[in-house]
Amino acid sequence: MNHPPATNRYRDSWAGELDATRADGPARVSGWVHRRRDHGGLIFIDLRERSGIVQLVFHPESAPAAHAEAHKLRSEDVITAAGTVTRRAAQNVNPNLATGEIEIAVSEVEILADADTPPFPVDEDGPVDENLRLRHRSLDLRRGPLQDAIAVRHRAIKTMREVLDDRDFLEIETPFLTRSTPEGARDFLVPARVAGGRGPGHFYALPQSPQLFKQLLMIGGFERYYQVVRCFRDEDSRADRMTEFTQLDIEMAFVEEQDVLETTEAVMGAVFERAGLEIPAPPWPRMTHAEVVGRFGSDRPDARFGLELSDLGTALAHTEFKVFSAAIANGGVVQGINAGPRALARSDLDALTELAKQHGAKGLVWAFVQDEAPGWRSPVAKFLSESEIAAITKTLQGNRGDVLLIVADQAGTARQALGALRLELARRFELVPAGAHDIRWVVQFPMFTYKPEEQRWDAEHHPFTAPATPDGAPATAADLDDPAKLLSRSYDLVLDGNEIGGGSIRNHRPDVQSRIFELIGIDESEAQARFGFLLDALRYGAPPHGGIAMGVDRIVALLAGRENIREVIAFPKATSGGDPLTGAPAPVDASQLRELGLKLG
RNA sequence: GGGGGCGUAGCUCAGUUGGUUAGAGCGCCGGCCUGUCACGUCGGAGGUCGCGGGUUCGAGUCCCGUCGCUCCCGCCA
Repeated sequence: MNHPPATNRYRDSWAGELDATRADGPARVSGWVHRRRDHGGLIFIDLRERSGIVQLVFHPESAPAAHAEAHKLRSEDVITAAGTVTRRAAQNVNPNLATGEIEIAVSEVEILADADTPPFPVDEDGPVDENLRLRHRSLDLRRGPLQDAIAVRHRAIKTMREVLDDRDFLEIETPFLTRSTPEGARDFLVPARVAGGRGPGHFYALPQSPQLFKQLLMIGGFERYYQVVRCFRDEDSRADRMTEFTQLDIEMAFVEEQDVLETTEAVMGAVFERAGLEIPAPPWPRMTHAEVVGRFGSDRPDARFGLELSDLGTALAHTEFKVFSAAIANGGVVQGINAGPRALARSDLDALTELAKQHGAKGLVWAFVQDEAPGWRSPVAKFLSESEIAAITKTLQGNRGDVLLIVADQAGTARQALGALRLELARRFELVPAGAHDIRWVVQFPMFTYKPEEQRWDAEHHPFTAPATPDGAPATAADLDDPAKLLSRSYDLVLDGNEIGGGSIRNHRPDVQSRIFELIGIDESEAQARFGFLLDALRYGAPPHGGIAMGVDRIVALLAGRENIREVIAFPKATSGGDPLTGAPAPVDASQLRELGLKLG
């Protein structure tokens, strides 16, 4: 609290900021009873409010009425106390308390509100069942961790706004009640009582992102837009994602990739710096999607430790071991990582195999490198020639005692499994150096992925992303005739293996945009029906434009050192999507449904 | 939709091979205590072992089902 409190009947001082300069002077403070230590004679109360804690002392002789009142105080009662700031005797100083050199000798106390005994301790930060915390969120919010996290969040968002404001960005609001946009996730739908006179049975959708609106703002000539905005996706939650979440949404006109990346680096560099996170100065490294997937088995690489993937196709070109030869013959790959000299028991290897299977692999081959023939201790050593074993060991740079882990499968599956194994090994053996951070851009994602079950191409990012040729140059409508090879002008920002933002240069030419819709199976009439308002706008002179969306919740969680975004959101949902605090989602009255023209199915 | 973990006092947890009256610490209530700051000390109250069913002479413990929370896969930037 770096400003003086309003002087009123409740307080003239912040409790956490009193110090010896105020000694012998009066002070009036208000807050919650943090702890009480009743000595029969003397009573000590730790008073807590947002600025911190101060010790109140009640003397039975000098202030008998206040002392009698203090007898009644219990945890979390709300009080106002007035008295004299007193310097503590040397042996009574509490070095663990910011205000530990002083205390307030209370002459008057008023109980403003009695508190029931709290359902969990508010005066300590220990673990408590999360559902209970969510149900009593106002109590949980009083505790240190959430007080801190919410403040970190505020400072991060404030920094974002400051940097963008300095660069002439305008913060512009976009609608929440809108039409379903094709981000790929399930929409939250809001039934409309009146929808443009069209009557019941029509729905709004809550935005998955303001994507189309920010593009319209670019076409509308604002050139530099941002918004700290809530987005909604009706999909299952995880530790790093929730049905509603906050993003920093940015869009710029007359720009190329470099401009968006530089802007983002300026914003996020300032955020990290102000939060005290030691991140290298920009520009941050850029790697293509093809490279990171090949090396780390993930499009959000954690490069703070090794264990990179290697392809073993060359070493196994003529192998007769069916598990490997069949995978290669089926268009797949054999890839491996060197886990290093790890003491892994059979049960550990079984657990790693299970992890690989969970990520779609059919199995996991493990081998301990040894000096004696055949060079490996492994269940599959007898199926491989000594020269194959030697070639694999060399490719993976194996030394005696190293554990080699190998997966044979379709490329995507093998990489995902090895990528997951890599992270699990890093966790288990603490391979990430303490305090180390890694930030990098992943660029040039594939433009399309083929969906065999639907026999069509789908946009990897979203359909408004501009395509690029295989060498990364902007693609024309004609280049779209060969979709498999196309890359996109997209980019993700990855911090310590977490995707914290992503965006792209968009299509500003209607011919390219129409061709993309055609490719992903949206015909002209459907495109017109769903995004006609954007296609129309593109015809009237759209500037080249692009932007990015940063995941505020994830970023703040990383800044605050929390494993879960619910720890940096004041009122989060549970994993189920429900809200234990309000009980939402909840039934509504039949009359409300009637007004909407809806019936329960 | 699928897999793993958890659910015992207000909180955090323990609970052996199925066996007497289900325990601990903290908190809570009461007594004592004038320098504590995780105050101390003495005493006390407090239990639908998530819920339902089953096996058994006997279930917190074993079986089946179900609900909630959580982590992961799918899904989702």
